[in-house]
Amino acid sequence: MADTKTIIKSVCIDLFFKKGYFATSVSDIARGSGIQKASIYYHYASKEDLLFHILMSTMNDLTITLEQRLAVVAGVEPRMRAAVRVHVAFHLERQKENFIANAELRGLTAEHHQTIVDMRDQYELIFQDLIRQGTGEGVFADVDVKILSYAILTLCTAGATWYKPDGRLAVDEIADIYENFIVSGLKHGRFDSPAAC
Amino acid sequence: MADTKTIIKSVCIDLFFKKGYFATSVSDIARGSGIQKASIYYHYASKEDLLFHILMSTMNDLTITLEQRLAVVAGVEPRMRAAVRVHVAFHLERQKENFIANAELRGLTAEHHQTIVDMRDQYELIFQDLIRQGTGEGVFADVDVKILSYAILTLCTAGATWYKPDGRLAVDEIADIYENFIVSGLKHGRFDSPAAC
DNA sequence: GTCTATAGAGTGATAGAC
DNA sequence: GTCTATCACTCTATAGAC
Repeated sequence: MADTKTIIKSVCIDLFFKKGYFATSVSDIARGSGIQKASIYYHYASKEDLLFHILMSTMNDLTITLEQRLAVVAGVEPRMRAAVRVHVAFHLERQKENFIANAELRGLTAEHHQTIVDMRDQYELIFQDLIRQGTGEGVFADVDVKILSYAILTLCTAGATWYKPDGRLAVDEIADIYENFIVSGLKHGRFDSPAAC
Repeated sequence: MADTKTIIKSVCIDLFFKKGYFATSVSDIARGSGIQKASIYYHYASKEDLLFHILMSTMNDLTITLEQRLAVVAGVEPRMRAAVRVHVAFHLERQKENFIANAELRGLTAEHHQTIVDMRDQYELIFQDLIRQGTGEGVFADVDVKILSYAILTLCTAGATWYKPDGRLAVDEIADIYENFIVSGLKHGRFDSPAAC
């Protein structure tokens, strides 16, 4: 776990989070890793390759975590609540990687960019299916599926921007707030909704 | 309006939006403006100075637009609805500048960074006061003011990331969706809320 | 697997002519 | 106000020794 390749990647996550991908030089990464910059290229083909590795493993882990959770929850509202909690918790617990995954897509080559966008689209589809199912069953109001799925995801993702690990609220408390805010919006988020008060 | 200084700034907005601040070179800006890069420095002190000008005018216009709107709306719920609409509309109509304002803060010097963050804090305070007033009057549930204000603002701001001017929905329709989603979340966004169904 | 050395190109910014 | 020319530096990436 403490092999050079892993150290380089973890130093990268810190630096890309703090300074941004383009503002981070390979020299910075080498200095942080305690090696010479030429040695980086033994482990990774390029700086972009490093970024791609970080984004791939983050997206992979995110999708797997959500799928594993949803495999053991039944009913559309509990499933949506569980999905929101997983999304929030993952983004807060792996704040740096998730921040990078949302801010630094432009650093990727065209093919790598497409790969990550495809993975994100697949992930969003899980939420869109849940919304569609919920409106179909009358549990949620008849909301716009695309806009609401973006809304839910960006809302939870935004936590990775301002969250401070030793701040006022714990991850679980933040998840509570988001979960209730979102489900309320889904249930009552229309003037003409039959579910509205 | 078509003077060189204005052209340079507008080319910058396009390039910073498309490629990002660090990935945009002064040569790129000069090429886009149809002048030599040395000429840029007659109008602006540095590349960072250009970024700062863009962010300052965006934040200024945003705050003024909101204040002017709220000056003619009474009642906490109508004021919150109006505030959300102004925020959404401004971010969609001036998508590029707002995207930059949220993505490129790290490109600023320490002092300039502080200036923009202070302006944003002042702006957020307007929303936080509205939430506090609403919970005080019993119009909104007893929600967490800080988290909810971040939630409302990032939600609406996110539109600047995915919005396409000639997409499926018009600005007003998107504002409708957000307005109702947010007000529902504010009213019912707690299990133990007296306002909940 | 890590090093030193360096290639080759591009960077932000300035000097001074016109 | 815009130009050409250039400074001084940094960048990503590679070659080749050990």
